[in-house]
Amino acid sequence: MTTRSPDAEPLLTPAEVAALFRVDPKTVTRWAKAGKLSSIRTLGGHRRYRESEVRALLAGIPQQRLDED
Amino acid sequence: MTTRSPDAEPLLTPAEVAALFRVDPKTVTRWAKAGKLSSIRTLGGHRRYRESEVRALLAGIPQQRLDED
DNA sequence: CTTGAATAGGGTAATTAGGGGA
DNA sequence: CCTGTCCTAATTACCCTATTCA
Repeated sequence: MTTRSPDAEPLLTPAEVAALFRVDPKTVTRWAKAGKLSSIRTLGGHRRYRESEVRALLAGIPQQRLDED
Repeated sequence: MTTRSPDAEPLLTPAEVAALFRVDPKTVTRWAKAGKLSSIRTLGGHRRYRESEVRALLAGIPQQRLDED
């Protein structure tokens, strides 16, 4: 099994998420600010997004908003 | 470098689709509403269209219509 | 440590959504 | 039935500079 995986969730950069939705990276930032998209922050303040959540949103699956910026 | 590219479908904005068909963007919206054209929504509610589907329609290839939205 | 690309901010134009009517 | 236009509100895109990432 995958008992040796230390919670390695695939993360996407703002540019990658923006490319998937065909929007500006700034728009992705606004979604994170509005709590429409969960965001993980680097220690420097940059945002990273969960690939699984982004794909789910692209597929039109409504998600719960647990995170707000 | 290919590990950094999540399969991204080329998407078109309403204005781009409208320009290709030589119609008003509002007309493209009606097509999406009528289910004649599948649409992907941004988190803000704006529509994005699949380039492959648009090109197929431009080429005169009949598409399936799933009545939606 | 140095470099080049990407991101965070903020502020201002341009698109889009939606309804309604021609 | 299908399309183009007018309206308001909301969303998104592009401008800049400083900071962070790889």
